[in-house]
Order: sequence, then structure tokens, then C-alpha cells
Amino acid sequence: MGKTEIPRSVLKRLPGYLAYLKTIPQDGSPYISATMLAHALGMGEVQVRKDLAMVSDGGRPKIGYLRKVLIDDIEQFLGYDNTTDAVLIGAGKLGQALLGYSGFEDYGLNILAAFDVSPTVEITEEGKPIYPMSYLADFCRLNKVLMGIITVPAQFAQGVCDQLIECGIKAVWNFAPTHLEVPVNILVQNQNMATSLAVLSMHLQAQMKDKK
Amino acid sequence: MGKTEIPRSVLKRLPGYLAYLKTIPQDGSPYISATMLAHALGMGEVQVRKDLAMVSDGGRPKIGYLRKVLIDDIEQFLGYDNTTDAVLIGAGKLGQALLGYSGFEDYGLNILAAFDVSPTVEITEEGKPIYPMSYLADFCRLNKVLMGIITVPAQFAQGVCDQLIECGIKAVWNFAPTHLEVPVNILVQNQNMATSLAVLSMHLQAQMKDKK
DNA sequence: TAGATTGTTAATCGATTAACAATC
DNA sequence: TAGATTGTTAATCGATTAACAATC
Repeated sequence: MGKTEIPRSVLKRLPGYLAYLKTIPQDGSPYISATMLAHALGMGEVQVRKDLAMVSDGGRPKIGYLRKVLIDDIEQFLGYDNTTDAVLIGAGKLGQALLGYSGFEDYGLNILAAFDVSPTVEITEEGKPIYPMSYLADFCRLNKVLMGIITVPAQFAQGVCDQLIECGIKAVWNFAPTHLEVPVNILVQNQNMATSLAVLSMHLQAQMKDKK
Repeated sequence: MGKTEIPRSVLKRLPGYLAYLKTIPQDGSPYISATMLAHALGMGEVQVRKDLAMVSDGGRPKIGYLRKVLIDDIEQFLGYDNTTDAVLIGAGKLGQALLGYSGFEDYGLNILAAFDVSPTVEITEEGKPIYPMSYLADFCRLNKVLMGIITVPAQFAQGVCDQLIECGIKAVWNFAPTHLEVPVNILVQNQNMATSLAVLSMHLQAQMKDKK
């Protein structure tokens, strides 16, 4: 079970299992096997089994995993049980959309507040405050915030990122379509729309060629 | 140069190069080398060089690539020069944020219209129409739309996806946190927020352990 | 027991990195 | 020519898949 370093590839698949496990109707069997999971998600049996073995030891031959236990194990492994507080910088359209998305709580993320160079409102419909940038440093220190979400235009992203690090942030979720330069102990995760679009675009090109 | 199948991993890095190349100030040298690019993006020299060689043959020893030509080559390769029309389903917060994001045009994407079970407005600030779902099929056929963007809640995503395929869509960009079942010739690209969050969450957990 | 499922060990595959020859 | 950069060929690394033994 998960004592050694987990491969990045496995880590990325875990949220998918979790999401599916949560959608299974409660009235069926309380057990689920790696085989069933694999079929439901269109993946390889062996891969799923290996992934699960890495985060849980609740698997029993012939039976599978107790659904509830498996969910708990994955969530615990991913750290979804102890909520992470975050600040969001850039209260534009995308920023406000993220701020209003309640689904993040399922992933253990809690956006405390948003910051903007010129806030248009003081508080969102959902009751999240939007502060001016000048208050960022004090707020982060006061609330011991470790994660920052960047939703500003690309040209301001590096500046904002530097400020966040200055405020003690250790992980950055970057929605701006640009590369961020950071010290080694800081993790930047790019929510790269352009990457997805590239894959889709290539697929459509290939499709169109086939047509001819 | 790019005749054979390109690895998915390379494809995913190309948008990054492109974004950076576009930010370079015009007043400097018109040339850029793989070495420079690698340093700027914090990547390996050899990897960048190999990637570039796959999409362009404009590289010249000692000099590098002509910036403009390289941009053109990557864009052409990714199909960013011939714009792809798309429809977006689910005009909630996230949907409207995407609808209002003008940056997609840089990637050759043009969202023609949004659809929603109960549209609150008929047209957005940016002039994009929001239609009721009943008009989806006619609209897609009329405009020969090939890409669909799904921003509905998870429980409706599969249903919407089925409708889109019925309408002739070949590529689906899925923002709903759920797995979609599709025929083999349809490509689903998941814009998976949960995946990114998992990676960040793990990093913070590790950081906190180190502290103790 | 028989069969389904688990976890493990070995083989394959793909991607990255390293070493090198070619070119301006 | 000398040096920087290119593209290519070979070696390493990591992840996936396949084969198998263990278990309920």
C-alpha cells in the first residue's frame, strides 16, 4: 500500500475513479471490483487494479472493494479530507465562475476570497468577499493560505505569481495561458485550455482528411 | 518533418511554445533557437529541439528558427489557421465565462452559440446568442458544427453528449466532472479540474509533512 | 472445490535523455 | 576555421500491459 512515491500518471487517474464511485447508486451491491470499474470507465482492467492497489488494501479476491472504504481511501490519499484554503486572484469572468462553483468542496478545496486590482463588487452572490490587491499579503499571512489560483490576463500572471510566493503560497493553480517561473519548492499546475484545444483540433483535422 | 504520426506528448507541448513565441518582443532578433526557448520555459534543450523538428524544417544551425516562420509552422500544424466552429451547451457561470473569453480565437476556436434548457438571456454582452436546447439539432446541421463544449452539471453531461453526437459532432470538450461514453470515432477531451487539484493537493500534503 | 478476483513479477512499449555527426 | 546550433542514432527511463501465483 501507498508508502513509496506514487507515479504522477496514477495520481491523475484517481480523481476519475473517485468521481465514478460517487455516482454509483447506493441501492446496489456495496462492493465494486477493479474489473467493474475498468469496464465502466473504458479502461484496462489491470491498470485500474494496480492503481487501486496503490492507495488501498481493502481489496478482497472474488469480492472486490467495499465501495465506501475505497472512496475513503482515495480521498484520504489525495488529501481531500483535510480541506485546503485558497485565494483567487483576478475576479474577471473566469475568476467569478470558479469562485461560484460549489463543486470544489468535493475535492477539499475552499476558496476563501478573491482579489482584484479594481473590484467591481465587495462580495459575490455566494457570499465570497472580493478584496483589493493591497490586502493580499495580510490576508494570506493571517489565514495561513497555501494555495493561490491565478485567473488574471497572461501579461499580469508572473507578477501576481511572484506576489503570491512572497505571501507564503506553496502551490499555484494557473489559469493564465502563460509559463510561470517559480522556485523549486513551489508547484505550478497549469490548467491549460490550449493543450486540450490542440488535441481536439488535431482530431478534427484528421477527421476531415478522412472524409476526402 | 511531420509526416508520421505525432506523439500525444509532443502535441501537448506545442501550445506552450506557441504562447511563448507570441510574447517575445518584436524589436529583438527575428531568430530564436531551441536552446533559448528551452531556457525560457525551463525545459530540456534536446526535448524542445526534437519537438520543433517534428513540426518545422526551418531550423538552421548556428542561427535557429525564424520566429515568424516557426509560429506559422506550429499554428498550421495544430490547425489553428482554419478556425473551428463550436457550440457550447450549458450557459451557467462557467459556460458564460467561456463564451465571453475572447482568447480562444488565438487558438482557432470560434464558439458560435450557446444552448441551455432554460436560457435567462437571449444574447450575451459579447453578442453571442443563447438558444433553447430544442434548436440544437437544426443549428448544428445548418452550420456544420463539428465541436461541442459541455458545461452542464455532471448528471446531464452524458445526455447532452449523446445529443451532440446525434447532431453530427466529432469532438467533445468536456468540462463536466464525469466520464463520457462515446463511439470510437468521437474524441472526448476532458478539461479535468479534479486532476489538477489532485496534483496540487498531494504537493501541499508533502510540503506540510516536511515542515514537521 | 471451482472460479473470480486480487496482487506481483516479468515483458513490452513509448517517451525522454544522452551522445554524436552534420551544417552554416 | 571555430563554434554554435541543428538533426539523428543509441541508451535510459518510466509506464503500461501481459502472465502468473495467491486467496477467498
